[in-house]
Parts: sequence; C-alpha cells; structure tokens
Amino acid sequence: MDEQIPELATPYRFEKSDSTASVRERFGDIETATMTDQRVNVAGRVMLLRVQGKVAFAELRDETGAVQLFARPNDLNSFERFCNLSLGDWIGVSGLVGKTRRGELSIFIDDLKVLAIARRGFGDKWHGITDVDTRYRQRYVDLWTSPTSRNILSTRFKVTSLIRRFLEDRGFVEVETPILHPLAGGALARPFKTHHNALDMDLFLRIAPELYLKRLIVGGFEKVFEIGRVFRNEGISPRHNPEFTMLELYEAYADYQDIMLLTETLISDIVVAIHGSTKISYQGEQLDFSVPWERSTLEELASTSTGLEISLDTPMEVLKSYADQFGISSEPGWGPGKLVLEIYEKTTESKLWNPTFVTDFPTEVSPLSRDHRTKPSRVERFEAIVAGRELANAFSELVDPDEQRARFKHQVELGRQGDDEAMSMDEDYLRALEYGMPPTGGLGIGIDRLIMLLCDTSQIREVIAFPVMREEQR
RNA sequence: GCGCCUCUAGCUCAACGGCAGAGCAACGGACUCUUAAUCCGCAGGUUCUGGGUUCGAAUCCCAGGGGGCGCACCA
Repeated sequence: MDEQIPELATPYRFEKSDSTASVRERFGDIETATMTDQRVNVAGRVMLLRVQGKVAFAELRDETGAVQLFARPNDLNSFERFCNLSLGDWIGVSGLVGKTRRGELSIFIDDLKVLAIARRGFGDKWHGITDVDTRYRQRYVDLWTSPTSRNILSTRFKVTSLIRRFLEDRGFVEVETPILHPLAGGALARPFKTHHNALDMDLFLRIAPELYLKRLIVGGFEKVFEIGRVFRNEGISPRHNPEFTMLELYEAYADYQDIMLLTETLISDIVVAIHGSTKISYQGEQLDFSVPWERSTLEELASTSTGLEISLDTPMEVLKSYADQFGISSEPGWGPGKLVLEIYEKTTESKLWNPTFVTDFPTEVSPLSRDHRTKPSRVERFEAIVAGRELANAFSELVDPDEQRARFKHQVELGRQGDDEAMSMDEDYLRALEYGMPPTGGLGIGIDRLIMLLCDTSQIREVIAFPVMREEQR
C-alpha cells in the first residue's frame, strides 16, 4: 500500500507502534550491549546524525522525546540514504530494540522510510535559534530547537484542559458567545474596529465576553464558562499581547464569596497538577498557592502599605494630595473611588506577592458589580493578586437594570470627557436585565498571565504560540 | 507614544578606525559502537538600508528600518 516507487515520492502514512517515550519506558532497563527480539516502528525528526564509516547513529526526536537509531549496511539496505539524511528530515523506521556497548538504548534499524525532507536547515545544533524575533516568527523551528518553548506551550494546552475538566466536574457548561460585537462592552479598554459589508455595519472585536455570558444566565443557563480570545487595541509589551485568552465564568445563585472559594480551589488545584505542590518558584522567589488565600479590603491594604489612611471617607482634598505625593496626576472626572484605586495600584498592588484577594472595590470604578450589601459606595468585587499582578477579577454581578443604567450613564459621561476606554450604553443588555437576572457571581481570569506564573516567565509572548508581530520585512 | 540598547555567513558569535574571521550547518572525502563523534578538504558576505566624517568605516556621526528592555496604557 505504501510502497515508494518514484524516488522523490514520500509515503502518505506510516504505521507507528511506539513513541520514543514508550520505547524508553518498555526497554529502558535492559542490559548494556544486549539485543532484544522486540520490533518497534517509530517516527519523528532526525535531530543529530553521526556517520562513522560502516555504522551510523542518529537521534530521532518525536513529540515525547528522543531515542537513538543505530544503522549498519548489513541490516539496512538503504544505509546510504540513511547516512545522507539532513538534520530535520522526518523519517519512519523499523528495527529491534537493544543497547549499544556504551549503554545507549537504540533501535537497530532494518527499514527506513523518508517521510518528509527538511529543505531548510535547523540552525546551530547546539545553540539552535536564539534571535527572539526569529523564534516567534518561526515557532515551528523554535519548538524543535528550544525545549523550554515546547514545555511552556504544552503546559499551556494542558492547563486549559485542566480548567475545562475542573469546571465541567462542577456542573459548568462551556459556551460560546459572539466575538463580533456591535458594542465593545464588559471591560474598560480600546477595541479593534471592523466592518460588516452586507449589513454595512461597524463591529468591534470583543474586549470581554462578559455581557453575553450574563445574557445566557438571564436565558436560564445556571453555570456557564467560556475560554476565549479577547482583543484589546493597546500597546504590545512583555506583558501585553493584543489578543489574549480569558476564562470567564458565571454561576447563578452565587455571590463573590462563593467565587472566591472557587477561584482559590481552581488555581491551587492547577498549580498542584502542574508542579505537584502548592509552592512554586517564580522569578527567583517562592509563591505559595495553598488555600485559603489572604483576604483583605482594598482600602485596608492601601492604608497599611502607605501608612496613611486611604479610604473612600477620606476627604477629597486629602486624597488628592496623597495622589500628588505618589506622582499620580488626577484628572477632572475622578471621584474618591478612582483616586483610592489609583493610589492602591501605584503603591500597593505590586507588593502583594503571595495570592491575595483584594476585596470591596469602589463602586465608582466598577460599573458592572453589585453594590456591597453593607458598605455604601463599595461593590462586592475582588481581584486576585499574585506576584504583584492581577490574575483574576470577579464580583457579585449587578442585576438591577435601573442601577446598571445609571452606571452606564456615568460611563457615557466619562467618555464624553475624553476617556476613550469608557463603556457605552448597552440597551439590549439593560433589556435583558429587565427580564430579570438571578443573583450571580462572575469571574474572569487571564489565562496567559496564569501560564506565565506556572512557567516562571515574565514574557507573555513565551506563552503564546504565535504572538502578534510587526509585518515581516522582506 | 517617549528613553536606552542592539543588528556581521543559513545558525551561534568574533573582529571595535587599517586585508571581514571562527565554530556549527551545507558541500567533497576518511572512519564498524558514537553521544554537540572525530579528522582532512572546499565553499560561503550589499557587515540591516541610505547619507556623512576620514587617506581608509562592520567600527565614528546623522536619518530610516527590524528587534530587545524600561516607562506610559492595560489584563
């Protein structure tokens, strides 16, 4: 079936019996300088080749690892071809497993099929490619030449799978909501704009799935989540890619305290699944994800950190003078809530190392969160801060359409004053709330940031297979 | 968007005002148990681009482009 008659033709399929890892697992223990009678078929890329006259060695690498191939002209008719392989060629081989005199587990091959040739070289076999630009543009090479790149991405893909399993085990349903939005709502950010020709209508790439997920709650789905790409038209930096992945989930009948429990359990479970412990090292320091995480209000944390009394009840003039003191240039529309938030972000957030729930944000800066049940001017909202950065944002959802309308109005006013990240009035969302939304807790987690923590990298582009790059100059 | 750094062979890097080089890869050859195999040979360049200074520029200066880092914005 898969005979190779024409010289340049390569087969359409190859029947693998083993991965390199399963060869290692099955035969790793055999004695040095012995042969088994066990035949294996493996496939992958030739990453090293050592031809030594009448005997040749190659390192065959696949998704799971690598194994040595051993070839001799007596055993292998196409020995000549084997010796002429290029680094990077894809081959499928068959042979008996044994160990060489030096104790290296090897496949003593008697059949070779060239599955694909590498017309381009793989770079320095020791250094691989280190040019960062080339690495990201040509990930397909980078994944073969830098093991950490492969590990990071494979961790990433594993984590999203773990999240799905965790949430599905708890009765959450994975849903999909629109990416093309007539209004870019659900977060404070500048959107990408696009256009639908047939409808002659401007659309925005979503900056958050939030408002549609909550419409699903109104529609009767009680526990929903979406892991999806969101798009924000902002600068690119080591921590920002214009498209990134968010997990958002909404649970009817839950409040932000319930969501806090869910969040710390979810994250610490993932940390344990990946690292085998709740304690991991990040950028040279230890992070401890063991539950329960610290819980403190934003005002308490800001006050402790600055040694000043920072609260919504602090007189405006005093807050403004503190802001000045910390180099924050306050703007006309800012009330006490915005000032307190800015002071907290400037002075406190980056100092919070171990996972901390920062709670009870000012209503003024939380247009979609429900008023705190006992504290006026505050909402039932928390952010989870890890290693000085926001990992999660969550709240008891605002379900009152009148209050939501008032919050949107305030946003529209901010927009009029020049805040180009302010939200718009979303009449359809308000209509949904008017039909009645049950008490609901919601959560958003930046998946890329989570992977950065798990993989001990400070570069968001390391955790994205194909980060946004400027157009390549040719 | 602003500041600083950087760009040399396919890859990793030298040369830092005086003839552009090495290792790996490629190509030709030797080699029957290697481990980044080794050895011999051969080839490889608009030194990111364009100006300028200089007897002479990869090197110094200016402008542009790519990339990195920091700041700002944000998740």
